[in-house]
Amino acid sequence: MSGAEGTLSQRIRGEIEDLIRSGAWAPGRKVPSELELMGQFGCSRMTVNKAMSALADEGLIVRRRRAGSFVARPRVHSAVLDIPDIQAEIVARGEAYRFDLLDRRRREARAEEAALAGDLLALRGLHVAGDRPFALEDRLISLAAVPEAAGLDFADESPGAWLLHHVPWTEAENRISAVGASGEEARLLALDEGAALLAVERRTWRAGEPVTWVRQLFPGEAYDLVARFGPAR
Amino acid sequence: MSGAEGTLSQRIRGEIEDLIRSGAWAPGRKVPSELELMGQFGCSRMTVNKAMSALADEGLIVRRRRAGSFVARPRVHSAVLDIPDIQAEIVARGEAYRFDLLDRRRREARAEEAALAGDLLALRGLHVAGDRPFALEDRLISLAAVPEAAGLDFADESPGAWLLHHVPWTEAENRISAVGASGEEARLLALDEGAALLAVERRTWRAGEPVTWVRQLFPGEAYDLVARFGPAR
DNA sequence: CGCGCGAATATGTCTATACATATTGAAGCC
DNA sequence: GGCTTCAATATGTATAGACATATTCGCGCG
Repeated sequence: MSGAEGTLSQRIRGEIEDLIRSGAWAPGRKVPSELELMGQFGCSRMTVNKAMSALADEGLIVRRRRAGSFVARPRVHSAVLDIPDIQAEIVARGEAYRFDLLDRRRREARAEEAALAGDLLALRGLHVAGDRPFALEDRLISLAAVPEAAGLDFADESPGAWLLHHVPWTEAENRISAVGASGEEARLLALDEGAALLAVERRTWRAGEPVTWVRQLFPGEAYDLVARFGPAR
Repeated sequence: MSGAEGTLSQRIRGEIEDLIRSGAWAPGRKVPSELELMGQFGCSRMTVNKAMSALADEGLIVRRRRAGSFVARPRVHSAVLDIPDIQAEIVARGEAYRFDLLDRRRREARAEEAALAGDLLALRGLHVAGDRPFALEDRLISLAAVPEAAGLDFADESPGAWLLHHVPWTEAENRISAVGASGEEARLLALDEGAALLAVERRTWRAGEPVTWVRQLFPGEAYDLVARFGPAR
């Protein structure tokens, strides 16, 4: 457990957090009032309040005026998801990484591509680990947002890595689903047609302006996304 | 934009947050000092400090003594993932929800089930939206951690909902992948064999003790998980 | 018995002040 | 010039007091 942090308000917060996370204080249980804690820790109410506000922000307790504070019932509705940086992941496993650019063209955005508008760079490429295909990537880059991209051929660096290093984004949305491989997709990934693929679709914006859309297809059995919720802070 | 909340410190926080999220203040840019903001908003330093601390906790700014506060560079590697509460999701869409228990047995944990040990309750059931199968669920519950579960038949309430309301958990891990449907799975979900399924595998613990393991299979084309990083709060 | 009203309680927020601490920048010295 | 030293700055934390506000409890009245 972690109840012994630096500052006093952190210590108060940590001790209560431990009691809750360990299950010693069950959901619904009343948490001592600020005045009680103030006496218990020998400090001012503001210090206790800071700890309690933080716990409330975190969603660990629920506070109601006059009634008091109570241990919250956990909600399963969200967790932190690690989004893969494909190149870093492959290199970390000690395999050779390569990005093969399969197709590169400039075109106008189509009506159904609600996410992007205007001049686009459309790319298709394959992330290769060792000499095994690892992911198939289709990407659109808005040339209005990233004019520099027009002059690049992405031979060495994958478009994802280049964008990450050159274009700061402010918002991103990831959509995860499962799809069956089309004939073409199966061929490129060296799988059978109809094989289950994990599809990660991501759109990013900068200051509200769309920057890029990408869809990555991973062989389903070979790849896991892991999301955690827990004591890690 | 959202800069006009209730309290003053929330307003300060909101205004700065908007400036950052809109991109008007680029990553790396200096944020005004607490003294400047204090003048600008006509309030005490503590009030400004509360807003700034919250922004720092959120990861939107980085603070360094003497140097000042700066807009943080966004990290790509994680996002908040919404984990589906299946029942709530179906009801929210206005469809009738039903959980059909298909199988229920007690047995010992097998060696390969590293996550759980001892006496288990093994359940299989189908989440049904309207009269369409929505997800197939296999679940193991540790009777050491949740002895009350032994006496339940989960006819009305799904095991997931029951556990959520009765057993507080402290840690959870979600693993997401894509698999092809087996014959049995395809039959239960009314799909063709080999159809792509989105598999969500979740394990939860309470105070380090394993509570439950569950694997939910969703028809891939019909279901999306969405993860966001950005202005949604 | 039920209803309304006021008092007590716990949280919510803000102020003004104080002292601690890390870091920077400039002055002074060899 | 390069080094140390010292003061200025900005954040980090804590205090005591004040007023606001929501909610609950109990009392008295019809």
